[in-house]
Formats: sequence, structure tokens, C-alpha cells
Amino acid sequence: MVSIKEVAVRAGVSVGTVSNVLNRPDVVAATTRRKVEAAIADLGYVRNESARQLRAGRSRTIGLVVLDVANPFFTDVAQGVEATAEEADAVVTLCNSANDPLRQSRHLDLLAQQRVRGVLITPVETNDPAIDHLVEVGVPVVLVDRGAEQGDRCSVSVDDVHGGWLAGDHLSRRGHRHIAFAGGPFEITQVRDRLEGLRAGAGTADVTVLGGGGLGLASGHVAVEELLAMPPATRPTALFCANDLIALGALQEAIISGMRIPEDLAIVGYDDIAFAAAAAVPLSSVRQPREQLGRAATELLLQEADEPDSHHHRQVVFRPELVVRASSDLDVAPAAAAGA
Amino acid sequence: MVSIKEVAVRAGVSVGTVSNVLNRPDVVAATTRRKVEAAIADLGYVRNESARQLRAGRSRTIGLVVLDVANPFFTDVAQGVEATAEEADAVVTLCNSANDPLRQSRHLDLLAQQRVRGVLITPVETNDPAIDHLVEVGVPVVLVDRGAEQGDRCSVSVDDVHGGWLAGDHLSRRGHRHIAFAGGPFEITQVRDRLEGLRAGAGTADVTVLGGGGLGLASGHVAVEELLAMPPATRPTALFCANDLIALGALQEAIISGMRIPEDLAIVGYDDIAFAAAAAVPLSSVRQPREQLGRAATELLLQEADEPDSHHHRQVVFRPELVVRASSDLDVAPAAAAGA
DNA sequence: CTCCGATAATGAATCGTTTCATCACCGTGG
DNA sequence: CCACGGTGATGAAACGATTCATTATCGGAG
Repeated sequence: MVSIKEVAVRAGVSVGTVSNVLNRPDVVAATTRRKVEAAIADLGYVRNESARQLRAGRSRTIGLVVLDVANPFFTDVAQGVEATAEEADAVVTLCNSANDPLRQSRHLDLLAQQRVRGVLITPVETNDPAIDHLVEVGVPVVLVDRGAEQGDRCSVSVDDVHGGWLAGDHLSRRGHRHIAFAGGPFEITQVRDRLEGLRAGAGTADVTVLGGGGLGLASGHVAVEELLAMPPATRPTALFCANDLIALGALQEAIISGMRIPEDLAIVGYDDIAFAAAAAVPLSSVRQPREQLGRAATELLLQEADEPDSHHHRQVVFRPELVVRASSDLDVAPAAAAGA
Repeated sequence: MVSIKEVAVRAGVSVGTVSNVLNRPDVVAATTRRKVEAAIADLGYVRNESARQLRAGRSRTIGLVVLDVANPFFTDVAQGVEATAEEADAVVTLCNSANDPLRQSRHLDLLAQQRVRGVLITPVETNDPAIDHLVEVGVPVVLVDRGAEQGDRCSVSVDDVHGGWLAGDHLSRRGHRHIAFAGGPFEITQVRDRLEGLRAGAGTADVTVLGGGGLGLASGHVAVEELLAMPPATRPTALFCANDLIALGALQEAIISGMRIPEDLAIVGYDDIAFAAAAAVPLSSVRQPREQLGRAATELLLQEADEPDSHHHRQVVFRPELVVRASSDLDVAPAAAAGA
């Protein structure tokens, strides 16, 4: 593999000059510059990023560690991150912790070894020593979709209590007096907050917690089965799910069981992933500004990386918004609701 | 940030010894080793990967360039890649070309600068000069989900003609004499092959091409609308879609229009993404071995990277398999079909 | 007592780039 | 004719780790 030295020989100049052509073309004379450029093209020279980075002391890549690459929510966040990074001439390394604390630590160690400019992370465990270590050695860390408890780092999150409230308010206004909630486990802050918000928004309506306590399609199946096992008189008429996967599972089970949506059961999900609008009955959902989440997090990160002195940590909280579709509202024409 | 030199000073040994502790612990005396390890822990020393890599001449990361991170198909492939890479102590950088040739070239340049061990790519343009350049300078490249025309590189793909055949055979055996196909554009090899296979498998049944020619949910809507506009007597009774997104769109539109699935219209998709099994009517689909695709590609890549001499390029082709669910078969009980 | 082999540790060279102090050259003004 | 400012190019140092030839130390055999 050809190095700057060989380019220098070929062009009949010194390595310093080649470097100047690469980094400060204006300080080198036009004829020399052309000679060097020709040599670069002839030899097919490609910069060695490790050497640059070693010399510079810092890299151009930022690490993004997500809970689950297969979840559309995170790929959308990632797109926001990448767009912003690209504008700042940075590169993103996408890592998947797959909900496993060990994998998370491993990825963080690797990123530290790469001397990344900074790390964006949706942590499995907030108090992972690997995170603290990064912060100690001065690598900027921004928490994504998780508020920072301590004020010693930045975070970007969405107000889940408000999101739950929107769903509760919507359903109680539509006349529902008994609302079910599906999702878990309750160790996850997001789940707790969404339920809390639902209770607040539901006002005087009853709230019942259902479902096995997972976050996948299966939890939705279980929740609807439990619902059907209840006597019709006391059965909830609406179901709010902690995310869209659960809601889609519930929707499927309900349709199979012959329920009419939303007449027999109104359903509201959370996240508003692309598949929500495309469900058999388009799904009402609480939308999180996913790409914006990624953009904001990246901006905070780059700001901290570039100007560590003037930087002060911020906890940015976005407001979610309710998207009403046919699964919770008779008046929304299915066809129209499907658009988007 | 602390370097190996400071660790050496702290432990009262030379840098060479510290390096030995890190890389060949067996050649250093136990007491010395412990001193060094203590110094490392005290100082919170973290290896500098750029320096290692500069010295070693090659890196431990492999690049994976996909067409669309938001497509579950690719995240599943990525999981297979990452699993295999992890076993070989390699790291994966996931890049999204988003179907844009420019973005693809940019990513490839960046990967070349990082001196990656190799590149896995589902190319937007197969004859991107950036790909050829990588091959020229000796960076292993494996084509994913795309067969290599030239024998000068490895590829891993799925037999799309056979996949289409499976769908055609299945539907014609079920008695369908008129089958519709939705998907496009036909510049994409996969789409052409799937249609060709369908025709072969359908035998004497008629095949009609429908749909705007995209690969998203909307194409499914359009296809069903076109179907409904046809006189019932000549209307196809089955629909085969080039991927699951189209099929899910078609399913939704059909249900909204009051059609019974599969009695009025049988639907078969392609890819078998997780949402296929979870649709309102569980979707029959041609399953591609996504994770295995990723695993196989990574193995080929690592083999070429590790032993470039003994390596000979291979074009691996997987066989897809048909998963029959309720959307194309009355006899499959919805509940059972939903499992998985 | 000396010499030998084995075991441990050392220190310098090296990877490819950037940076910066230095130098060469040239034309101009005094 | 000399000094000088300015433009361009140079070459060596530095970044942090690895590697390998070299050296130091020690126990045991002759």
C-alpha cells in the first residue's frame, strides 16, 4: 500500500510538501501542486487515517450504541445522527448492545480504544462503569432517550409522562371509562413514565395493567387474551400500549378474535414507527421525534467535543405528539389515515 | 490521556515490558506483570488503537455497507455479520448508502482510509469505481445479496428465481389460474428474477404485472386498487409481491376494501420479515436466510483477509424457502401461523 | 571459579502523517 | 552591490504502540 513518501519521491518533492497539498493547498505553488496531484492519481494513494489520527490525537468518528438495531425506532434515530455527523465531517460507528450489559461494555471499551470523538448511547445500564470511565478520561458522552440523573453529562430524551398523558386524555375524551395498559417490565423508566402519564390523563377513568410485561408482539397477544377473559361488563374498552410492537400484536389478536377496532376496543400505541400507519387498522400512536432526537444528541456531542471549555451539560427533553388514526377514532377515515 | 510510557514509568519498567504484559503475558515474570497491571489500573490506561493499527499495518474493523438501515432485512443481515465478526475478534462499522451512489462512494473512501480488513457491500451500483479501487489495492470485498458477475470477487446471494418459483408453484397448486405480480423497478435484478421464477412456477396459470413499480407499502395499495378495477371474471385470485413491504400494503388495502384473505385474494410476500408473521392476516412469504447470509459473507471475507494466497473467490448462492401462513392458505389456522 | 544456557528486561527502530522551525531563492529598494 | 522581505519547499521531531536484536542476571554444571 502506497504511502505519502512514495508520492513525494514520484513527484520529486518532500513529504512535507505532499502533506501541504493535502491539507493546505493554498500554501503550495500551483505547478508543484499539480505535480503532486498527478503523482497521487498515478499511484492511487489513499490517506492512512490511523497515522493522521495518531498524530492528531483525536479521531473523526463518533460511536452510537443502541439497544436494538432491529427496532425501527433506533434506526430512525441513527439516521438523524448520521445526517448531523456528516455535516460536521464526522463518521458514525453504529454498535448494537442488544440489551446485553456485557456487549455494551465491550463496545464502549472498543470505542475508547479507538479514541472516538464522543459516544452517543441508549444505555442498558445507566451506571455502567465503562460509561463513567469515558467521562473521566474526557470523552464526551450523551445519553439518548434517557434523561441524565446527574448533571455531569448531556442527555436527550422525550417526555414519556406527557406521552402517556396524551393517550389518556385522548381516550377519556372519547368516552372511555375503563382503559387497559400493556407493557413492561417496570424497571424500565420509560414504561413507568408512560403508565404514570396515562393515569394522569385518564382522569376519573379506571386503569388496568395487563400483559406479560414484555415489549414485543407477544405481549400484545397476551394482553388481548386477558382482556377477552374478563366479563364484558367490566372489560376495558380501550388499550394503551408501551410501544407499537405490543400494539400491533394486540391489534392482530383482536382482529383474529373477531373484535371490531375501534368499536369494541380502541388501541393506542407508542413510537409511531412506519408500520403503525400501515397496519390493517391504521394505528393511533404517540410519536417521538426520532430523527430530531438523533440530531440534537449529535449536536450536543460535537459541541462538547469541539469546545470542552465553553460547554455546559444540558438535558434536552422533547415533547411527544399524538397521531390519531382509525384504531382509536371512528371518525378518521381509514384510507386518509393510512397516508403518511 | 495516559500512554504506555507513563505506565512504564509508574511501574518502573520499560515500555517494551508493558507491551509484553499486554500482548504476551507469558514471557514476563509474574511479579513484574503484577506491578505493570497495577500501574495500568491506577492510571486507567486505555490502549490506543490507532497506534497499534499504524504499526500493525492492518485494522480489526470490517465495513458493512447496506442499502437501507431502516429495512429489517438488512438489520438482520447485519446481526449475522456482527456475530461472526465478534467470534473473530473483529469490529463492524455499519454504513448506510441509502440507495445513493454518492453516499456509497463516500463511505467506501472513508473505509479505505481506515485501512479496514475488508468490506461487505450490497451495492447501489455494482460497477462503482470505488469498489474496483478497493479490490485493486488488495482490500477484500464481498458482495452481499448480489451475485458477482466477474469471478474476481466473492459474493453471497439468494436464488431469487427459485424464490419466485416457490411462490408460483404454491399458488398454482392451490388452484389459482390467474396470478398477479407487484413490484419494481425492473432494473433491479432481484425483481426481474423473482418475476421470472413466478412465471416458471405458475405453469399454465396467467401472470399479470401490477403496481406502480416501487418497493414500498404504497406499491401494495396501488396494486390492489388496480386489481379491484378489473372485472371480477378476469380478476387474478392471487398476488405475489416482490417484498413484504409491498405485501403488507396490499394486505391492508384489501382488508379495507372488504376482501377476505385468502378466500378472495391469496397473498404471498418475499423476505419474511418479522412483521410478516404479525400481520392482521399472517403473511405467507419466501424466507431468505438473512442472518446466514451475513455469516457466510463475513466468513468469506475473513478467510480472504487472513489467507489471501490460499483464497479463491467463491459465489455462494442460498436457497430461499417458502413459509406458508394464512394469507395464502385456508387450512393454516391463523393462531398457529402467527407463532414464530 | 568459570562458563553456559535460560530467563527477563531493555531500548531503538519502525509504521505514516502532520507540524514547525529552518533554509533557499528571487526580486526589489536603497 | 548588498540587504531584506516574502514565497515555497525542506527535513526532522513527534504521536503511541510493537518488535526484535541485544544485554543483564542467575542457577547450575563442569
